[in-house]
Formats: sequence, C-alpha cells, structure tokens
Amino acid sequence: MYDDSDKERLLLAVDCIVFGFDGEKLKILLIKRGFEPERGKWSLIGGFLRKSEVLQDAATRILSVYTGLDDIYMEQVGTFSDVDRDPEERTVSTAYYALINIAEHSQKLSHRYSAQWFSVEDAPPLIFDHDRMVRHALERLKIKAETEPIGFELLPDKFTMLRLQKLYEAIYNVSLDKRNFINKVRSLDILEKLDEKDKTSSRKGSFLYRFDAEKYHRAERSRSLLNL
Amino acid sequence: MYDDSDKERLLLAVDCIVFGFDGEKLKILLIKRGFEPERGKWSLIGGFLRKSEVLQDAATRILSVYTGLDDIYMEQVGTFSDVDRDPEERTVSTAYYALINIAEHSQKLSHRYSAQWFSVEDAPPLIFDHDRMVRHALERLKIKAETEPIGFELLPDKFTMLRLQKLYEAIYNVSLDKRNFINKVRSLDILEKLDEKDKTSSRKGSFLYRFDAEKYHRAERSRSLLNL
DNA sequence: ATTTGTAAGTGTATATTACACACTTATAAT
DNA sequence: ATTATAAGTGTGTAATATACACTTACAAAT
Repeated sequence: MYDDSDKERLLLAVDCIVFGFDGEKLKILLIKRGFEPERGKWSLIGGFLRKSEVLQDAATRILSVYTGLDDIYMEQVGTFSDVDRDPEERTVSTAYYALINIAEHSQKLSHRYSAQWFSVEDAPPLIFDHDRMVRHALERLKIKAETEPIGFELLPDKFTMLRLQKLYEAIYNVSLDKRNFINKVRSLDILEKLDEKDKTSSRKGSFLYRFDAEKYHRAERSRSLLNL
Repeated sequence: MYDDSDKERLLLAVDCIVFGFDGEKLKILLIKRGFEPERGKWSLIGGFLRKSEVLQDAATRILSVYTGLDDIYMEQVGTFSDVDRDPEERTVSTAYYALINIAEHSQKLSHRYSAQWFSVEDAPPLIFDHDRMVRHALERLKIKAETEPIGFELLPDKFTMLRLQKLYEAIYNVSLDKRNFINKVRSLDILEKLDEKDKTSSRKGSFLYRFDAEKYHRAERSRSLLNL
C-alpha cells in the first residue's frame, strides 16, 4: 500500500525555555555551551530523548540537571525540524517552556554550567534555531497568560499588586493603569489579601496577596484573566 | 559535562488530523488501516519523517498521498511520545491538522485508502493515541478560530451567512443568534457581499459572501473574530 | 512634635461591546 | 391569488473596558 522501507531513525532532542521574572523584566535562562558544536556560544538548556522516557519527563530531567529544580510547571511549545538545524547529525527538537520563580531558586543555579539570566529583549543571539524557539515559547506564554494565572508559577507565594501588574506588563510589553488593573484582578476573585505588608519599597508598605487555588478552580474558565 | 553516550535514535512519525465541514457538522477524515499493526481499525492518516525533509513537508506529503490535495493549510498541533504508543518500535509522532473544504475535494478521496469522513462527535475509536491527538487538534482549532478567519480554508469560495454561522456553531458546539452573528461579522468588515444568491435552500434565496483577503489583512489582529 | 517625601490605595463617569429578542420580505410552487 | 419557506433586519439593555487624579499611611528628617 505504501512503502515503509524508508523508515529512518533519528535523534530527538529536547530544549527548554526557562522563563523567570525578577519584578521588572521577563527573563530567560541561558547557558554558555561547554561542548562542541558551537562551544562558547549561548544556548537553551537541552538534551536528548531516551527511548524509555516520554518528552515531558525528558524536559523535566534536563531542567533538573541544569537547575536542580523539580516540580516545575512545563509545557510543550512545538517541534522544530529544520534539516540542518544541528550540524552534527539530523536532529529534531521539541521545545518546552518552564516557569520558575527567580527569587526563590536563583542561587542554586548561578554557577553551574555558566547559566545566566537575560532579559527576553536583550538576550544574546542563540545557537541553531533556539531564537525561534524562544519566540514561539513567548507566544504560547502570552496565550496561556490570558486564561490562566501564570503568577502561580512565576511569582513567590506572597506578592504585591504592583508586582503582579509588572508581570503582565513584562509579558505583554505594555503599560497598564493600576486602578483598572486592580479592579480587574479583584473582579476575578482568585486572590487572597493578607494582613502582611511588604515595606521594602515604600514607607506606607503595600499589602501582600496570595493566589487562592480553591477560588481559582471554582471560577476556572469562566472569564479570561486579562483583555489587552 | 554531561553524558552523550545515551543518544538513542528513534522513529518520528507524522499524523494528520484532516478537518472538513459539510455545512452542518465538523468532520474528520479517517482511514481504515490496510496494514499491521491494528489492520482494519480506524486511524488518522500518517507516515514517517524522512531525514531529508522537515515536519511540515512530511505532513504535506502525507496529506497529498492520501487525499491528492496540495496547497492545504496545515498547522502543527504537538508531539506525542508515550513510550509504547506504537507496539512495533519506539516511535514519537508529531500531529498536524489540516483544514479542507469537503465539497470541493471530497470526490477525489472517497475510494482511496478507504478514507471516510466522520463527525467529530461520533467518530469511531482510533488506534494508538490518535483520539488524544484529535482532541488536542480541536482545542487548537478553537483557539485559532477565535482570532483568524478559518472560513478561508473550510468553506468554499462563496458561501452564505448561515453556512458561516453553522461553521462556528459546529466548531464551538454552541448555537448562536443569527442577528447577533451577522452584526458581529459585519462589524469585522472582512467579507464582501456578492450580488449572487444561493437558491438551493429557499425560495427567497440567500446572498453569497466571499472573504476579502485584503480587508482582512488590513484589519488583522485588531479584534478577535468571535467572543463566545 | 511637626514636616516632608514616597509609593500605596482608591472610585466614577463614559464608551464600547455583548446579548436578548420577533416581525417582515422575497420568492417559487400551487 | 394564495401559501409556504427560509432570508433578512434593528433596538434596547446589560456587562465590560477604559480613561482619569487625588488622598492616605508611614518613616525619616528636622
């Protein structure tokens, strides 16, 4: 019926776009490659899929190797297959993005594998098709953030309204009015206002909030999180 | 630095979810497998990626083999990697969806490869993880349809308002008010109203419309196509 | 004790968009 | 001329988005 003799086996890689947020800018984690090809250039963290594992597990494993982090939210972005994307051997790569909270985890990874945080906007050029992967991941993150509270992953447990606002401003690269922002967020009723205040940035201090997972799941999917 | 000796080569398949619209229901094209494994069961059309081609080309080639169609809109859905998804050999598969206009193309493919159209809702169970692929493809189609005029692909060149409405009703599985629907579509200003009428379904006849690609691209991204 | 500087916090009016809803019209067949 | 059928059309109301500026709480300095 059709000719199966042309089945060709090839390498399947996994590359991870690790997003973080430092309170001002959306960041990605890059490593300076310590091996050929392209030694010394910046790239995403990555590795190869093993026959015994699924892609999601490979992505989790690779993230853990490079950052020491487990239990991190990851989502598949897409699969990139340019014929000569890897000069060594025909390799197809599936990209995943991860969302992590820089403040809580940054110290662990600072010195391993020359990993470094870069603002999404002024990251250095990356090897292979990694720049394209990052662009795709960003698009997916934007779509995700419209309907789900990605702050769960990218912010510390307790955070101020301003920080949440700046997160959305960073992701969508816009500026928002704080009154409208807070009204919108309040209407979603997925945050718990704490009694605590964060006094690091003002004398008055600003109240801390926390995501209320239960409220969120009750209200889930009813309305999108932000209209921009 | 890290151990690359575990690079394992495997098969990469491509499976295609072919969506069509018959004026009433959203349909998918399935084939009855003429080969092992799972001979005689229903499945998506698929094949294997060759070393010399990119995934998009493989998807295009596979669609062409099974349907004779070229120049069809296709989009990557995702990559599925359950370890034992294919009992023969470790195989990872990337799914693509295609949008085609049944009326114009159906005759070509009717008898080849026992291909058959099924309503998305009452399709038979599929082999491997193909049901999951279809579900994912549907989700992606819904997201796509919110912001882009998929009618370009799924409808004939000229169509009635009712047909366009039924397309959205089929995709989102809702029913819409025709007055609100037409008002919304008109406000987008991406259709050209023709002088012709389609008289097949009523004595009065209903005017035909056509997508105006130029108007569409001018208005692109300004607002989403439908809020549901 | 008072003043001052800083960021936090708050509300309303207007514009836009979504939604609900029912009768009239054009035409072919009889 | 009558009738049956689907096409075509508009408005009022509710919900949501957007624009916009002053007051408050507090710590530090005097």
